[in-house]
Amino acid sequence: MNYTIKQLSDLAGVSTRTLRYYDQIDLLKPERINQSGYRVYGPKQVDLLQQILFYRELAFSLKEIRSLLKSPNFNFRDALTDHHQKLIAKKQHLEQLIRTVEQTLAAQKGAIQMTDHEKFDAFKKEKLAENERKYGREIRENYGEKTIEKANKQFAGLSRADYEKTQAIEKEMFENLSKAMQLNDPASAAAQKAAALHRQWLFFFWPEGTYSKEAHAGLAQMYVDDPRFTSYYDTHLANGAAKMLRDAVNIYTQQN
Amino acid sequence: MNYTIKQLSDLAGVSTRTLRYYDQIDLLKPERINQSGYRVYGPKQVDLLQQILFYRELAFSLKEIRSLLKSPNFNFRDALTDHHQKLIAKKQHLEQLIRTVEQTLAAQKGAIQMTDHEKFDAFKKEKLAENERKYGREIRENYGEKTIEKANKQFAGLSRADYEKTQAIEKEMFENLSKAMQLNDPASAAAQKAAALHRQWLFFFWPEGTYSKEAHAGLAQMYVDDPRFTSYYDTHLANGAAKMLRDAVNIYTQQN
DNA sequence: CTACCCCTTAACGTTACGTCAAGCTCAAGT
DNA sequence: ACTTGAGCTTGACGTAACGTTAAGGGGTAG
Repeated sequence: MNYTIKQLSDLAGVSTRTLRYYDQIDLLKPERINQSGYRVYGPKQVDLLQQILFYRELAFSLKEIRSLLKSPNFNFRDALTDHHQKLIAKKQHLEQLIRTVEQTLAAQKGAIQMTDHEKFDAFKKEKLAENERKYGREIRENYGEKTIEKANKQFAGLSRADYEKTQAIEKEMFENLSKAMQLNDPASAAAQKAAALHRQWLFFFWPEGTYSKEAHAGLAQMYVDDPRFTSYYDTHLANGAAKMLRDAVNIYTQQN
Repeated sequence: MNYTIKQLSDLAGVSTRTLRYYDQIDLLKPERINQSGYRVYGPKQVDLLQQILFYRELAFSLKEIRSLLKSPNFNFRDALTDHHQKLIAKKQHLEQLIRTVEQTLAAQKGAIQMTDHEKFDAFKKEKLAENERKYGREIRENYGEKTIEKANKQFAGLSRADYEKTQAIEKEMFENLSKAMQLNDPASAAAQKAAALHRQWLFFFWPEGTYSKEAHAGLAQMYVDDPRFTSYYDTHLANGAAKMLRDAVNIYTQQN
């Protein structure tokens, strides 16, 4: 039995474009081309297409399918196992994403309930005062009066949306830092992510143009040297959190 | 503070290509272009980029991000909720895929243990005989002696890999049929999937060129009319399975 | 003055097709 | 025989989000 492209496409439930594409990429060539230039498919091609669609269902890429079908010693099981790993990895990534979105959503909801504008303003001011109390002197010493004034102004000027972003960033940073501490590796992906998030976080609080790799690394060192900083990080996670962050930031600023 | 493209890219941890691309698609334009044609970014752009990257982390598409940031009444919560739904759907799809792969893998493993070539041959012959016993007469009546002979020959000629494929297809078909029965809807996606898989399955057993929508629908009717067919499907799933398959195939053949 | 780094635009490559567009072929009805 | 309409062909653009050359101008430090 021979089929035209349309007949085969109807049979298999794919578009003619798909069949032409498969021809083009050497995945499924027609048996022959007739005098009018029409593609003619035979039973072998029907079988092959069947197999192709089977693999496609399993979300193999066409390139992978081509390899599988063309290599004479196609190792179905290894390919499947490998494929399985990839799918699992994808799923885990998706789950992480979903968690992050849910957290952001939860933070958002909490904020919405806090409709009282005054409350929010007060909260910001409180944070600012706290910040001032805690780190004011250090920052002042390092960057001077003007810088700290500008920083305070910037924090006071944060919109509610921005404020929530800082919270989300800080939260994610803590999560990555936590993972890094389990791995006990400041060069791990999680640790580096934490360092990157920490930088992002700083951008919200440092006056424009203040950021530099040196300042970042310096601040991280301060986290270890000053017990007030240290305790902030260590009590939020576990002992050694400040050190881990410092080490991660050191690697981060050297590499980027 | 102003930044060149490289400075901003270092600051934010993205490539310069990315920034040029964002310029190109109107997502993030530089503050101005200087005399030499260089892009110059200011603090506003730094903030914007920060936001863009925040959304990007959550796997929003750039198009969505643009909408979010450009629309004055950007509803962050609705967007997040919507986005959350999509991610969940994706995850469920992935999970289904993973299950299918695992089943195929399991079937594959079972087959591998059956290394005895004779055994496999015997098994095929047994199936063939069973098939012959069960449905021989009906198929003979409908399609004639030659057809049934060719069908038997085709089944006997199945490679082990092909045989395993038929098993996998049949299994997946049963799963979809099961879901369709829970929904009690022969037009549902699951039911139509089952019908499509059933067609795929037939291609392995029917002689070349035998398939037609009419034959397919006819066979499905036979599944209901003949108690031996009916029991095969009903005992593998639940009472009414044969009817569900028939209805699904009817809709399927009419629509495709 | 010359390295050398940074900047620009242009354009191809990636994945798996969908969607025209222009033009040739085939089967059927008048 | 001729027309019509369906089916076939190749070619080429569009999609997402950049990575990667390539060719050529700008800026600065030795």
